[in-house]
Amino acid sequence: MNNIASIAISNTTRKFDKDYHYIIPDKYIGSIVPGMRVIVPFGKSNRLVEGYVLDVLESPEVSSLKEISRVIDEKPVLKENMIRLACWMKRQYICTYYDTIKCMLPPGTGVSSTKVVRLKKCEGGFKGNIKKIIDVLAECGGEMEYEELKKQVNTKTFAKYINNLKEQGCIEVHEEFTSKVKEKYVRAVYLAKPWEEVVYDIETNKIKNIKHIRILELLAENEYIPVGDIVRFVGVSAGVLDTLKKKGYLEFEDIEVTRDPAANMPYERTLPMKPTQEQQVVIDRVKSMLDSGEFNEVLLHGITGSGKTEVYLQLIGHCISMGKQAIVLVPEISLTPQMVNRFKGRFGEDVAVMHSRLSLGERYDQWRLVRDGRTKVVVGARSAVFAPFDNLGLVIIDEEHESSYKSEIVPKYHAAEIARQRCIMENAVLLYGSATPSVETYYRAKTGEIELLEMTKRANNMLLPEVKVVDMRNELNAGNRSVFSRCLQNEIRKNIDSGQQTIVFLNRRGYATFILCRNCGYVLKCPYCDVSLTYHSHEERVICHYCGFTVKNPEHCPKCKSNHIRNFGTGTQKIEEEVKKQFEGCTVIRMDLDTTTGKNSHEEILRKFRDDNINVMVGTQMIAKGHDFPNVTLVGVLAADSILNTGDYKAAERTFQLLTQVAGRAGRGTIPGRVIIQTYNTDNYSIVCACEQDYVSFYNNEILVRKNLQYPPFIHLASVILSGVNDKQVLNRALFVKNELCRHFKDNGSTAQILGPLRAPLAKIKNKYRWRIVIKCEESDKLIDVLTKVSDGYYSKSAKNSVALSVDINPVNML
DNA sequence: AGCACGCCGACT
DNA sequence: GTCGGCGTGCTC
Ligand SMILES: [Zn+2]
Ligand SMILES: [Zn+2]
Repeated sequence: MNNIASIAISNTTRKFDKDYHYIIPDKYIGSIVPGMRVIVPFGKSNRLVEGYVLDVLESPEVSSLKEISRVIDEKPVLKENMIRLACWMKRQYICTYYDTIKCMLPPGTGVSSTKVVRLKKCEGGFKGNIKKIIDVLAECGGEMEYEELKKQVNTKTFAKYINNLKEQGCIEVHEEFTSKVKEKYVRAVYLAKPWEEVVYDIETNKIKNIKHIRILELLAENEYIPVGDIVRFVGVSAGVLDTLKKKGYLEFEDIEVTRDPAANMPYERTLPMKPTQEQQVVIDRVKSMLDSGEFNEVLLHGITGSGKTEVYLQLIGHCISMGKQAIVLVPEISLTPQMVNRFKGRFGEDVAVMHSRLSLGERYDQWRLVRDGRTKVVVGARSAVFAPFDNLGLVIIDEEHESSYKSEIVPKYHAAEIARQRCIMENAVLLYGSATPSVETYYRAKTGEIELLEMTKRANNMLLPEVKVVDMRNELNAGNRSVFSRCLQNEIRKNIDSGQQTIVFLNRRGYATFILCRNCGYVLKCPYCDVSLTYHSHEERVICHYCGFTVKNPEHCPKCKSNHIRNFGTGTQKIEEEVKKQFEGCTVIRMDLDTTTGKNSHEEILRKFRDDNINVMVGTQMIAKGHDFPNVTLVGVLAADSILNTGDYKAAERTFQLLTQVAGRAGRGTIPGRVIIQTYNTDNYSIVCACEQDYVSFYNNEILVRKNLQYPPFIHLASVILSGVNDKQVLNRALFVKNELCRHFKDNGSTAQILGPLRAPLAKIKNKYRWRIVIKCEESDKLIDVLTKVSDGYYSKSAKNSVALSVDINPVNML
């Protein structure tokens, strides 16, 4: 008999994160299964905490164990595959069970508790604070919230007195648990009589009112109908339903409704298209992988417009026909309604959507659709890789090179790593798709570790744009101080005259915005962080994105007192002004991801740009992803080289990917597009290759650089960041940690380069100084092994650490 | 992390 | 005797 549960506790630290064993009370034996959420007493005080059943096992040795207090939900929230994944992640990312489980569950599901204290008897001579507790409690009618009572009594040893009183039987403490998200119910009606009887009553004129008949007819076709729907469809007031209930024809009941994020997003059903020859080859190959039922990893390198999405759709179709499920990952910014509709168009309501822009309720409902097997395809951003399918056949990672697949918070996983592990454990096929694969993935394909499939032809005979690189040094020499080269100016003017549209991209390093004094060049910075402040138009305030520090938008420069201080956004505002100044009567629209707020304003701006035929749109690079603008015939890229030479080993790759994408998109219509790339660095291979849309040449160049400088894929990177308020102390700890790292690498017999400590790129956040150690190691396992030992060792020694240590394995952003 | 326990010194 | 402060140790 399985009488013991092995349980992971919520809110632990690495130090005490293990499987804790609890007795399953007799009443729960058989009903508590792995993956369930329970409440258990934990620690000396037996405070009640949330726990996750990892396993149930049998043991006669029971004496020293505590009992599970109660179960939270009737169904498991984690399936067996997810529990195995959690164990793997805990090891891989040096985090806790709970950290990993949080990734797998929709946000808002965690329980929070309220404790209520009740007075039972108040005999006995109480004195001091104990008397005060009794008095306050009695004054409030003998029942009070724990926290409120604690506040009013205001003593440091409150918990002790409460325990004391509890033991004496004077008070009782009740604890309730609730979670933020709940199922949504609506009032609905159903037929309370057999349909034949209703028909009889209608025929015998017992029911005459035409609207009554209409309602009953609707109910004959649908078991339950929400009251609101009847009111709307039939055009009656809710009171009519009360009448019908009184006559015994119908009954009310609350039914659960699924909150559908796309409820009023119509889509058209599509049928599979006849694949091109190239597409067919890819489809056949991956289908045979699916048929084999074994783990397989494959890179689909297909240029923009080669029809990757149709390939995905047909593979998913095959996967479904095998009775399996599929996950499609798409970068958050590309996850537009149009994108989702391509999948819904093919698979209808078998598609669930998962991304962070949905409300808590919607996310919860979409997640449950997946868990309960009511859907077969998930389309989503990074977190969708945790979709709780139990018969996974295929995972597709579109735009595999996108850095948004890497999580910025603990556990700092990359969606591709999780997908790979899932596919290994669940015998699924993992398909990476990209027009510009990351160098690491392409290397794996080239060396035969994973399979490489290619699509090199444009499915719809799109015309490639004509790309021109302008050397901005020449402009300067010729006395042109404008942000636009003479060439770009001419082309923009031509476009305005002919009524065609232009997009101007400003390629910026990072997306941080800034507020600048034009008089003295002073940039407004956060006093606690090493970052510039961001302007928020609500209430005219400036705010720090890292610590939340906020002040009123200054009218005068703090340094020179001039009133020339103002918001430059991502720099796009200045470009916008420039366009207005240089092109009389030109209409401009600006799009900054940072400053656009609200659910639809992003979509709204793009729609306005297209529908109102605005002359010029100015924005940061990613804005036009997943959108078609048939009338855009000119794209200008300003500062194309701005992320080169920033010290990030991925800078060249990013530049190439960005420019290729821009160049690949202009000219989708009937008129050939023109792309003008402005740079100070005309001969850098990432720019040259992008102009020619030549990935392979870029790769061949870049892989040599990576090899020479010892960067991925030739080594594994890790970054260790130490942070604390005392700069000197942080550096000291960093030096200590470096020593520890060296020692452990020696111990496990592997070699690594340990660089630093140097000041981290964000040298100060929330008043904490940051120092970074960078590690390069060939063996991934040993790297993780050493980092685990050093990190756990660091936290096991001094309990009170004023310097925090955080680890990022395979960071994608070295800046 | 959170909490109890233990020891000490301050205050009544 | 009562209360708070702080260091230590443990969590099935
Ligand atoms: Zn700040
Ligand atoms: Zn100034």
